[in-house]
Amino acid sequence: MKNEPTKRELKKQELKENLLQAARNRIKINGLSGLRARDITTDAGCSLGGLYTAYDDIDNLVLHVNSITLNALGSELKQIADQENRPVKRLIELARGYLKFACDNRNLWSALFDHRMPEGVDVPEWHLVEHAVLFEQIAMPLAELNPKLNREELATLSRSMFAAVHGIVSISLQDRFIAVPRKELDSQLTQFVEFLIKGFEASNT
Amino acid sequence: MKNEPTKRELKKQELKENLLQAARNRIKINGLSGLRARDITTDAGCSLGGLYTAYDDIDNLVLHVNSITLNALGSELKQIADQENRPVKRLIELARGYLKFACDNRNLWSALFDHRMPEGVDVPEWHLVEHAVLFEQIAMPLAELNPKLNREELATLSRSMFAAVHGIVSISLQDRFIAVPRKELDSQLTQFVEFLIKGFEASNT
DNA sequence: TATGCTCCATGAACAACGTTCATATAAGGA
DNA sequence: TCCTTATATGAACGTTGTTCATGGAGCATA
Repeated sequence: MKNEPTKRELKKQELKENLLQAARNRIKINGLSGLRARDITTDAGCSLGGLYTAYDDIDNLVLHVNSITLNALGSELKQIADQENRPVKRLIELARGYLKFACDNRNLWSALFDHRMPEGVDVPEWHLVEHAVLFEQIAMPLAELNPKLNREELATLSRSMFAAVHGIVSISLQDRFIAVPRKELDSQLTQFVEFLIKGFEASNT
Repeated sequence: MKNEPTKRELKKQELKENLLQAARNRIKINGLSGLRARDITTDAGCSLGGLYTAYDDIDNLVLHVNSITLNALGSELKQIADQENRPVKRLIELARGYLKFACDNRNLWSALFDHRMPEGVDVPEWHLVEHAVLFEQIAMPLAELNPKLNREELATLSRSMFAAVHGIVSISLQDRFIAVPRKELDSQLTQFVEFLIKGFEASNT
């Protein structure tokens, strides 16, 4: 027999969702560094202590916000990949899509990489595996460009390729470096990925 | 006439240096997130308030620690560049040197990119320009590979190339992603830079 | 050396933060 | 309706970075 969700369980679920959306909204507007327990609980309409009945701590809550962001990013990349058959063009559009997502969701995207667990605490497995969406659209077009690659080589290359694109996007959006206009950045990134693919093809004979 | 440094000025200079080294050592051992004003001042042998007579705040002190790190990294990259004449090999060795520096100085290197100014405060100009050491060894070998590039194109490409290498190193060293053994990472990075240069050369005819 | 003035080192105090816990409140079962 | 149990509450706590009144040390002058 399946248990009906009791009134208590419904309340708890609603509280978790309210806190999640409140935290997400705060990060979206003020960035991860502007996130405060008291703001979240005020926005969510619960008491300060309520946060800790729904989530272990703030880090845990942030992990769930990042989970939403990774899912959104994953969907967008998947959609891009599905719209373009030619492997070279597809890789370029994936890179441009990543840049677009980062620009359109600056604070949420930054939180993905800025957030750190407390000293000595590992990122939980369930959240670690969610990062796969960052690589998984890259492997297939790479395989088309070089069918001789085995699964492991593909995984490694996908990872490197994402990391390189991420590095360019990441550095360009940091205050630490002189800003590059969005449009220029887009063409620089495109050019860079083109170079990369050319080199990749050149060494495949 | 030049003024002798008074006893007061000497004391102040010594205090600044003690605090700087104490902070650097704490970051080296515990990481940026483990840095505490009370620990620094205890190590430096001064009172808690003393920190604020020598530096504006902790962020300012961290900037000075990062300054040291950037200088050390700059020297190491320069040395690597001076030891290898062939442009392709030089670019590869620079990338490998960057990886080595990051591994050998994990916490100090992480602090370079993890640290954020308080909300609404910009990174001061004097520290911004210090980041040039990250790119400046890259432009010359690139120019050798393609003498037709103008100054601006070289600057852009150097930046992208550094960002890509940094991305690979950075992602690989984060807890967020599955760790790759140092040795494997080194060869993956080498292979990646080779691809990149091949593509770069291929589009230069 | 002695004296008066000007610094600055000091650490208690403060505000802001995440987290906890005794207590009040609401939900579920008899 | 009443008793038990689970949950919500916000005052209180420990730990931050930063400030500030105060005492003491350095410096110019006599």
